[in-house]
Amino acid sequence: MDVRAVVSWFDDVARDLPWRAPDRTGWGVLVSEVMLQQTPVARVEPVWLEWMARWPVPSALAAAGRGEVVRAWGKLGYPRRALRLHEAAAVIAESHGDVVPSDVETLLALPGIGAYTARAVAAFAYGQRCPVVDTNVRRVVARAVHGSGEAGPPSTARDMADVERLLPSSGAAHFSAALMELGAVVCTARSPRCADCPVFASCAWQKAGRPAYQGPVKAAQKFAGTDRQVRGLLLDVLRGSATPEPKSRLDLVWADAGQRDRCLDSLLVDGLVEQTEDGRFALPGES
DNA sequence: AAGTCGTGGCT
DNA sequence: TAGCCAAGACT
Repeated sequence: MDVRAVVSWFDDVARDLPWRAPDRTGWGVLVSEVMLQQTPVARVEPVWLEWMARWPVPSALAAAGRGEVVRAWGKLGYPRRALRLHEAAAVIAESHGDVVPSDVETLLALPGIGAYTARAVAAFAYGQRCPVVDTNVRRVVARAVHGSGEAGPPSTARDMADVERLLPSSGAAHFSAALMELGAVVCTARSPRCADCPVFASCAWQKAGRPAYQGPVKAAQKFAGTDRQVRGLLLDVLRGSATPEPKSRLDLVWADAGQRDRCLDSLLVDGLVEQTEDGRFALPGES
């Protein structure tokens, strides 16, 4: 892997995303990374800007109610992330002096922060040298280094070891950002733009003649008809309502009563929804 | 360790 | 059009 080629390409064409600004904070980076989990940049950007204006430090978010936070999360998807971020903010405010931790171990202990996000924050907010491995990086390494069309099933330990070997002794965080950008805009899952690739000449996949992926096929995950869809429909009603809604209103979103009730119950268990004393339903803390 | 958890744009 | 995919975490 030609580190310098990737970095100079990045310096040339990097998108100027707000969480990459020179005056970025650990908090801003952390919020962006959580929002970006499984969610496209274009959808995250406006919400991130709102959050930073409204809750510029962890203690500010921690002081907000769960319902406000879930509503402000909007339609980013996977709303349990919002609750975990809220919890993480409380821990940071109470136990870390309102400063986002800079070491991976401490970050990993926060709710909603896993192997990727912990290292992304350590690297991008604090310049630490650690392997930052997301789906983009896994794909770039699979192609450019291993000569495979796609990354195989994820293995955190092996994937991180792969990337660790590529990290330069200085500028590792910057290189990691460049590697991710490369996967996001050039070395994409479908129709990679190889003509624009800074490592085209040394790419193992190119040299091998771009063989088709041979590994195990990951089962496509369904959405239509799943609990995930029904939970989304239920929550969307409550996000759009300023006052608690009777169950009869929620019953309109899905025909299957059994599935509907199961999903409503799971939302209550998750803490994304609460029931008022008179039996209506609302986002938490809005009775 | 395979399943679960939202949402919407793109091809 | 119907699937594929997007900076994963948690159980």
